[in-house]
Amino acid sequence: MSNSTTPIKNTKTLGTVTIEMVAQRAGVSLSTVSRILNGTAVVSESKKQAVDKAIAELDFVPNPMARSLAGGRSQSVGVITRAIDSPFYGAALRGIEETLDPAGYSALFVSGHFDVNIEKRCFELLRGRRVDGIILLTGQLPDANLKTYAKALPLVVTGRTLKAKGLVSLDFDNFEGGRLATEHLLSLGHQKIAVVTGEAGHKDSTERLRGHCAALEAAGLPFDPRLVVAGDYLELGGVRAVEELLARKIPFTSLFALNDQMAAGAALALHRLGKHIPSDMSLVGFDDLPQSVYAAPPLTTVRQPAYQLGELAAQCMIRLLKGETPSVKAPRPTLIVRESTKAT
Amino acid sequence: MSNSTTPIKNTKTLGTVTIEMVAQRAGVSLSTVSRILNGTAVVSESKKQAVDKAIAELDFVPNPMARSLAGGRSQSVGVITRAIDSPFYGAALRGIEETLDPAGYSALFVSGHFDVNIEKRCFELLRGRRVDGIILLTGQLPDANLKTYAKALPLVVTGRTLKAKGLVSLDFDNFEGGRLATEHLLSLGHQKIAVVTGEAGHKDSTERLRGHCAALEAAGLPFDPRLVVAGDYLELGGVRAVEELLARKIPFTSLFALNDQMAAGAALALHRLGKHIPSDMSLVGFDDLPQSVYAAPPLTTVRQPAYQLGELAAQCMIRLLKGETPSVKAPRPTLIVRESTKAT
DNA sequence: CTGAAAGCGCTTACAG
DNA sequence: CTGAAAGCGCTTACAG
Repeated sequence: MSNSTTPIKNTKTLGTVTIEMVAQRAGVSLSTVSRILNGTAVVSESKKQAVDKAIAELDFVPNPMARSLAGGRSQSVGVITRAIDSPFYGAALRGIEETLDPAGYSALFVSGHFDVNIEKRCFELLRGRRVDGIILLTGQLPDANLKTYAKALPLVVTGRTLKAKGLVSLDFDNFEGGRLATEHLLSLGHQKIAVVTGEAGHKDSTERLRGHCAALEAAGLPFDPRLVVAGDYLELGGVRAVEELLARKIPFTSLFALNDQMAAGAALALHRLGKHIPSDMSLVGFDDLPQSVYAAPPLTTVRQPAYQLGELAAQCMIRLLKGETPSVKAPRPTLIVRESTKAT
Repeated sequence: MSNSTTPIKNTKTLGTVTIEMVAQRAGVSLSTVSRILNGTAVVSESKKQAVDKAIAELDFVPNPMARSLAGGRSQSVGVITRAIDSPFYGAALRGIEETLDPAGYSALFVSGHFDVNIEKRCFELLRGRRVDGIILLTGQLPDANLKTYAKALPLVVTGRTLKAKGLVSLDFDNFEGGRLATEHLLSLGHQKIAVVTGEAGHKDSTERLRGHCAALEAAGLPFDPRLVVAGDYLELGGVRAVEELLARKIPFTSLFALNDQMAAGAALALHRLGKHIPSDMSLVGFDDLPQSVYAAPPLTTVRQPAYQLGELAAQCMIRLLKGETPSVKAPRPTLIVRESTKAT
């Protein structure tokens, strides 16, 4: 044998091109290749070109695991959402993915199920995965926990206002959204406006309701608590709400569902009862889900720009990761008038 | 100074508990801890207990990066989907997440946008991230490419039938689904059935249409091509199809939309024209999207169990990763009769 | 501007 | 059953 002392490379490594091979081919040191890869130091143009050429020829792709282990960063950010298939947050996830990707970060999506304990487990899981930062989309975790987590790694949270180092919060003005919806109904001459709320204790819902009341008050109209029924943010809640409201026998000409899913349920219940929207009843939702444009009739609603929210959250994260202190203003609610509302 | 030669640990490492610290505390070697962690060898019970205790006391969590680098596995699997917020695949993603997680794998979701080039880029990205396997949900990539990829790492693909080593395919019987829908309409006495298809060249769509024709033929009824219009699998296609069909002035009493999104669009168009579903027109969809139960009226459709599909795909992947050769039968289509169809 | 070397935190033959 | 040691593929002080 010509060379019995040649060390036998681990078989796993076969076919894998490493930074060392690039260095050898380019005739420079391993460190130089690394520096060029990371733009971490000024390197002479000639070497840079040689390295770039070698990288291209070998079709070299850095191993992120090695990179993470050595550099202490994983180039990934954890995203805790209610559920990976949430109808509302879907667009937000896409917004996050599409802004993280060009920045060289991967998103790790996990479902928190809007449950404090599961969310805690998600944080542990993600920290175990060594993500560089975490985005929490409207979770249930108390502020105190969040502040603690923010000490360990960059955090951006939506759906609340919270100040702390290493943490940026992106709130949404649900109050204003609620106000907008009711103002619209009032402008159409509706005086008796029923409301289906979200889950009890859900801040978004109580804020939207406050906005509703504020609009009423501004118009000099009384708020009648018998016209509000507790929902669940799901379609079924909308169905039940209509039944309940009708059973109460208190007249109303319009219904404000505090989210689109409940509006869809309400539309179905009304449809079954032979009530025509908007001739017999005006209906307003909240969120502007993708499918709401194609509801029959298309739903008038308050738009919460989910995609943009995700985009913003990701941008904040990227800046936090750079050591900057981003200050952003969250997107504003806007009223989208379609065909489910009509003047009395 | 008492000990000027103590090596200074990398600052990154502060606060991180390593396998070495566990070993020291438990009074065993590093290798033993690793073996216990991985169940990779039989270890005496006493040592195992000591190690477990140390792990608990130190709150040790293995570093997945180091693990991957040393072990050659990343404990993650890439999932290429049309879009992270696809209404149909949402449930499939959840199914994948929920079965991968207990098996110790993380899912890396990326959007392929049903585009050959983007899907290729996704494969590169995921391989760059060193995923252990890839699940492709109904992509556009040709079979040949898939077979090539399967040589490099385990692959499970849905929406086609393909045999190759290291690859398992999970097809769905779209033909049967199409047959079921039309058979239902026929059983209600409908003879004139219009059809809105999906994007041209989309295999799912052509299969569903074939099923439709087969049902017609079995009933001894002619297939009238003037009753089919080309759609796009989006709501807008459903809207346009209704307009187009009506413009053709060929009578029909029912409409089979080859997916639920188009059915929603068709329902809207019919609603605007004052046509009542199902009194004036019966409507059948395909997929059974979550929101279809709450359409007004609730949509009769062919159910494609997305969650279960994701679950199965993930199970196959886990078995492939174990070196097994899973053989599975894909879930069957089922007809879900709701309120959008009615006897003539 | 550039190398040699240590180190990131694990896994896994190898040799008892 | 168990250790010592090499190695996974990088990054980053350290020293020119």
